[in-house]
Amino acid sequence: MTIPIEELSQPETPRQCTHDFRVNCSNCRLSSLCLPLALESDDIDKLDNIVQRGKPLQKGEHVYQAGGPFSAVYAVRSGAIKAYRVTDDGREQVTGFYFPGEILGMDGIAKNSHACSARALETSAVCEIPFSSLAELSARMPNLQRHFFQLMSREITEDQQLITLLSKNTAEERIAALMLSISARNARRKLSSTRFRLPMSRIDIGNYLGLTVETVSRVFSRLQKLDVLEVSNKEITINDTRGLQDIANVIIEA
Amino acid sequence: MTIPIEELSQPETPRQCTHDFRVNCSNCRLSSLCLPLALESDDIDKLDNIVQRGKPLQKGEHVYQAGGPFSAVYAVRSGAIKAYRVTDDGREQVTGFYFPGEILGMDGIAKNSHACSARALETSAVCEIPFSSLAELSARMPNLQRHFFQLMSREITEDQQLITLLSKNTAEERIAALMLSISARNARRKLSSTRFRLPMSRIDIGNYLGLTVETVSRVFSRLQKLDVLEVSNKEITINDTRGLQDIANVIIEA
DNA sequence: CGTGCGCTTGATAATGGTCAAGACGCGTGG
DNA sequence: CCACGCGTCTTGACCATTATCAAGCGCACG
Repeated sequence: MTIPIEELSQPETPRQCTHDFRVNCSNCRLSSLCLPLALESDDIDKLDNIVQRGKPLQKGEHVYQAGGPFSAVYAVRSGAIKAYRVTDDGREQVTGFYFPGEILGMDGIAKNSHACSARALETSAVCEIPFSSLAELSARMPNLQRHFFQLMSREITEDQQLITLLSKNTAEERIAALMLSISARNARRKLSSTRFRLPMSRIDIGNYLGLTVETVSRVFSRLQKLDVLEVSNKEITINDTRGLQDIANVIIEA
Repeated sequence: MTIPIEELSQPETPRQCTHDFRVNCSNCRLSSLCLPLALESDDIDKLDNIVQRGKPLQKGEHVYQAGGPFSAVYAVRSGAIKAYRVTDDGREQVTGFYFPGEILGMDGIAKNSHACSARALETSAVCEIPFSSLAELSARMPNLQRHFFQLMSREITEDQQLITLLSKNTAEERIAALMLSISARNARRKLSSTRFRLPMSRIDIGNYLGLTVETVSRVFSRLQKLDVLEVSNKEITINDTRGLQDIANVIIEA
């Protein structure tokens, strides 16, 4: 209970400045979540050779922009990224949040130009994986090909879950489901599933879930009053996971 | 104006019973929309060899069922298919409608089992494309690999468009957008973009768009009163495409 | 010819949006 | 270090869109 939250929620960006080390796919602690999964050590090295690791992105900087040429997909190494599209009438629609170990940018493959934009919610590091090299490599490595197909398919099923959420669930259920999703994804990274800091604003949450900021705020207050959640600005503590699941009315998987 | 609607909307299932002919990918009139796109004639034959063409599905029959083993993706040859998932509390969420030339089933790749179910909205024919063969083939045919990646990516961007629609648009806008989407997809198949028969019920439309049947019905009535649409049961005539676009407030692409 | 499902329309209710005001927090600059 | 100011968050009052409930119509199919 007295463990500092930073230790719980962000050990992948310790103070000693990870990006000074020569990171590569073999020694990356996220490899079990990311593309290298299911690859032999030799093959990991080949994948590693095509991966570009740039300098960290500051909060607000873009990973890529809608309409820009598509050349790569990106793996989040640290921080958090939001993907969003701008509607025809100029409003923003957040289409996803991406955490370390997750891959984004696959929307650009269809038209060879990005369908949405992606920007850092906080200081973040991403690995750039040139798509042409990845395609070439996966033609020669069946496991990689299969895994990449699976990643895209997962993006599809996750989008469909969001569609269902937006179409069928109340404000309470949506927020509860998002909290459980973040919790589960934290657990996958061996972080606390009950205590974490939200990297995104209430505005982004509302935007993602099809709600206004006011509603998001009210729902957080109500959930707090029900004692399932403790909310202190962006710090979230889940007091009653089971209760939250009951409210979400949806089964969340990592 | 006096052309019978059947001729306009369903020439791909003429009375002389298409499925008696030995159809193959080279002579399929949908090849320019479907997987063979961008393949050389030799390669089309190789693709053709792995494609299974079963007997037509009757209305209501399943192409595949959620939870069932994933072994293939499917190309619609005639008719119309709806994909849907059943939520944890037993309600149904329609996630997509698929028309001739379109590919479905890619949701199953992620977990090697289908995440949603798909059933025929009317008598339909589908081509079954075993996924293992397709993966193998695409490792040897870069164009096929690229094209399949593009198809999956397109599924992602379309789902994201639906997310935006559900999250940001009114009932009127959603219905208008769906009508325009069906119209555009008809145009791609060289069918009338202004007169067609909806293969799905009002219930399915509402379910897909996150609305109740009553709201769907009311919106159709209002659009009719505004003279942008004529609705007679499932027959739709678009009288004012531009007006419909203005109402949709969204740019629709085939 | 009857029954039932799908569709339409009306009346009412509720969820969430809009508008408004105030509190809190954070970064900047004095 | 503190004060200021802006942006984010919270809370309240009111309103609108869409859901819910209810009833009736009509076509399709047995």
